Amino acid sequence: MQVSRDTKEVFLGEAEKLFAERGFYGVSIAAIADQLGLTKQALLHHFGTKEKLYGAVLQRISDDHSARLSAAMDDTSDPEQAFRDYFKTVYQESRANLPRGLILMRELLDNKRRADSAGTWYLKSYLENLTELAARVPGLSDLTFSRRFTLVYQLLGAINYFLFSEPTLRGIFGEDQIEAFEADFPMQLDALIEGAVKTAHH
Amino acid sequence: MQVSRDTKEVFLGEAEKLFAERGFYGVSIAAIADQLGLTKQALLHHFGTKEKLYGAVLQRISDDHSARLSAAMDDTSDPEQAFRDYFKTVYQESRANLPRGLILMRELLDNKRRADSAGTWYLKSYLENLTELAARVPGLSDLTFSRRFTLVYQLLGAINYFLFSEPTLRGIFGEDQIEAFEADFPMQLDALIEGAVKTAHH
DNA sequence: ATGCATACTTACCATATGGTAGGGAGTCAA
DNA sequence: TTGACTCCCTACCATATGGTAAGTATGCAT
Repeated sequence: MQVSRDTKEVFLGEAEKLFAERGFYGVSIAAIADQLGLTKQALLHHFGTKEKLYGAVLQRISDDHSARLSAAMDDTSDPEQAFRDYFKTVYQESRANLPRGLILMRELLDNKRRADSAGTWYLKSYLENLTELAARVPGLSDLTFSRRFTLVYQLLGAINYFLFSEPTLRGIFGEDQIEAFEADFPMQLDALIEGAVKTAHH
Repeated sequence: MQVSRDTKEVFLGEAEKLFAERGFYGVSIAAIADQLGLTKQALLHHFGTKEKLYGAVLQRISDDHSARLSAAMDDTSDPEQAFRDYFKTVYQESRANLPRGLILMRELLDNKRRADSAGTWYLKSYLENLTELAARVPGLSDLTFSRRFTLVYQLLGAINYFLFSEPTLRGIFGEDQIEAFEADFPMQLDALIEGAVKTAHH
């Protein structure tokens, strides 16, 4: 029981890493199992099918994100600050745990075929909550749901796109430039949000 | 000979679409060939291997972008307007030709294999030119190269991330909401840029 | 000790995959 | 007509894949 939970967790972690690197189709369950020195049947014992394993990986990530967001939403002191801080948190967390973001990104691209997968409705409430968080910000409260949503999504995109491009950008611009980019990114992001909040006023 | 070129082009087009939808591993060469009513051996006859076909697809996209890039930099009338218009153009162009953007996106994620591929050098000059375009904008001219770059990249991310998420968002929120999002996106994007330009002043 | 669930294993299988070998039909030049 | 070349096909193959079946070992509760 205890051992099982451990193994399952390790499986999830390894699967997360590999799915992030190569995508769903690029990884065989045998490859994942090999990583722990087990056979693919051990994996199937825990997860049933490859799809379910993938779903579990997705679910774990979704849960994590939702937890962090609801923490942000509990902060009712200063809505605008909470809003801005949240995106900073997203940046830092995603940066610290790139595979998870990569998987979500891939999921966004692949989702057509696996439309019923575990992550979708999670994603929905996540995005709705995030849009709700924006609604509390004085400058943004007047906007329609749709406008708020697009804004929120633009900010998510600004963050994620940069993070996932980082290895490529490193290859293009070199280590020194990348460090400068990384150093400037959070400030520039905050400026972007500040501008968005201010500009929306009218 | 002439017939061959045609077939090859059609192959490239179909491969582009499928690779965009399912990724490299998600598509079999047989599936691509089926789309034209040919066998996979016909495909292999033209391209040798699956990898080479994929490379050819990538190359074609790169060539196309490169060709269009030169024209984009020639508008010197009103820098800020040119800057803002350009992103609107990016949005519209990418929107009109989604598969290509999707493939490039996947390439960003699969940076391992692509490390030496055709697109990188083009991407570099493209991004440098774009950053240069930002430098002409009064409000942004004071920023360091690094700050301008991150800003530009944030805007690119805001656009692309949304575009590539569209199918997924459609699945989550339904057709009606999506239409509202699409209608609002350009305006919200312009607001975002406006805010960025204004805020950067100090 | 027995029964039973958990955590794996080996053995096996049907299918899909990328790729090779070689042939046939058509075109074109000599 | 012949020979070479292009385009595409059928036949075939080695390998990898997800998944099933059936077993073994271990711990745990009764």
